[in-house]
Amino acid sequence: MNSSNPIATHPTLNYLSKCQTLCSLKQVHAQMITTGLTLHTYPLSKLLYLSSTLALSYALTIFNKIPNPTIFLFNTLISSITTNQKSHTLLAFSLYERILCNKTIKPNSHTYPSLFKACGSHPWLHHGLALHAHVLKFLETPYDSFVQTSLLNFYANCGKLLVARYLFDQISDPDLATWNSVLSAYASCYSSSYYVSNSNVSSEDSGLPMEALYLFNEMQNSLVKPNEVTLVAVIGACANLGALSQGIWAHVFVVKCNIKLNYYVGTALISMYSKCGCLDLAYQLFDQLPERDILCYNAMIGGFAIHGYGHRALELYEKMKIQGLVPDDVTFVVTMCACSHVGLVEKGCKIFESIKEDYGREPKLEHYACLIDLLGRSGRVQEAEEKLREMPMKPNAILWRSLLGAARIHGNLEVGEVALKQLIELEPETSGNYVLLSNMYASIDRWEDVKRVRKLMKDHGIHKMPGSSLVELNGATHEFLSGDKTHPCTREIYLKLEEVGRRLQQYGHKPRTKEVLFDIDEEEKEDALTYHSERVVRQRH
DNA sequence: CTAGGGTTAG
Repeated sequence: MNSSNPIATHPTLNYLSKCQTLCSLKQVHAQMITTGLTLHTYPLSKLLYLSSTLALSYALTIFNKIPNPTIFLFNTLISSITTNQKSHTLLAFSLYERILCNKTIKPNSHTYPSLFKACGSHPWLHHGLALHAHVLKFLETPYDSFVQTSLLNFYANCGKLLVARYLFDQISDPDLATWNSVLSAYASCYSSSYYVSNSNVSSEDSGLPMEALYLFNEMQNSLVKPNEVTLVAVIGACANLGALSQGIWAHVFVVKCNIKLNYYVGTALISMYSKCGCLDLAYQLFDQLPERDILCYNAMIGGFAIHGYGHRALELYEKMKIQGLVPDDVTFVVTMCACSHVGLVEKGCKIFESIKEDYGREPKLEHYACLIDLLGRSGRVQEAEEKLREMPMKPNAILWRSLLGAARIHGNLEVGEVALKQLIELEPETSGNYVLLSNMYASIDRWEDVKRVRKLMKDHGIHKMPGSSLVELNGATHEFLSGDKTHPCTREIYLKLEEVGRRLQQYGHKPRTKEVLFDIDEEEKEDALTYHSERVVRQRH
């Protein structure tokens, strides 16, 4: 803003930016009316933005009294709602509708990014398609990078990764945010069921996160410098590949390029190390983080949980509460998961109850999923089924599958058959469901039933994809790593790791084990490039 | 003068 502009530099605006409560905001608002500031778009937009964060209804009252709101003001209010008031998506769309009905104004490139963001999840996904049509209708090409990126993200969120990729390939000079978007889209697609059902995409298990690594390589050949967000995606891709060596490489990259080890990066690294089988490295990192938020704790508790250290997970859960951090939805998930894996059924049930009793929150679907897993795994299959039927929301396939799994382990055919029936209704094309039941029959020598299930599967036209090993991973590993000039042969990686340790010490972090941060045994050092990624990924099959 | 990207489990 030009400093000579008397409106933009009006002293009242200083007061406005300092308002923390609705009460003080109202005082400043009154002053703005008497000084005539409310007749101008810029101060009005400031007022609208702030008031919508403090009291949305007040913001709407102000907005509705504006005689002819400009597109600028509409955009301000819409974006404020989509970023600060995520539960009011409908309101954002009704404002957009008012833009469309208004003959004197037209949506512009500032209107769409926040609306696409609001379409990021159910039940708004299909609205994005209409918005895309509107972009074609109202905006001139070429679209600016904000519009392009938000569009790309929308398609990625819908699972239409190929569309997102197509859009990305149309962009000649992607900026940092655009790179980050496409990288995170590929990085987090690790579940094969997620994209096989959307067809066209490679059914190879490791395909998508691997693509993120290729793209990262490509990004490094461009002039755009990776930042924290980029590395979160890259580390996440490594985690989902179970590719420890690339993960370590990314960690080295963080240190070498002075990427800030913020909560996000820290959490991604903790989770990567624990998913790649290196719980000790995960814990070292966790321990050395100068500060930890709830997500760091979640990742670490989750790490203990999947490695079967239920008690350590619970210890950390208690420690976290003592630190004054409030558990979130994921905390409950991972902590209950920890209980489930070591058979601490009562403790797990207690945590489930505490969601409502201690924190006054309604348990969500995923919490019921944990509860059912907890009961089912421990053999209380009947009880698990009851809970599943009692829960206030409609159970999804994951829940029925969990019950089916429990029924299989504990030989409860009756429940198993019920669960399968539900599953086939929900997911008629997923081979795994049939296989689970068929294995259950096989385990008790009911071969006729095995045959019957296999036939049922055949009748539905379902084929079981054979499991594939990750032969390609090693070639790709090499390519990925050699894309960087500091060619990281195994030996070099570990030299660098020691450097990481020293650097961290310089920053005042004290590694727990001696002077070397990463203490990995000789055999693993020898063959780290292939050994870990193969072993870890194989374990996941 | 307004706008876009990241973390957790299943």
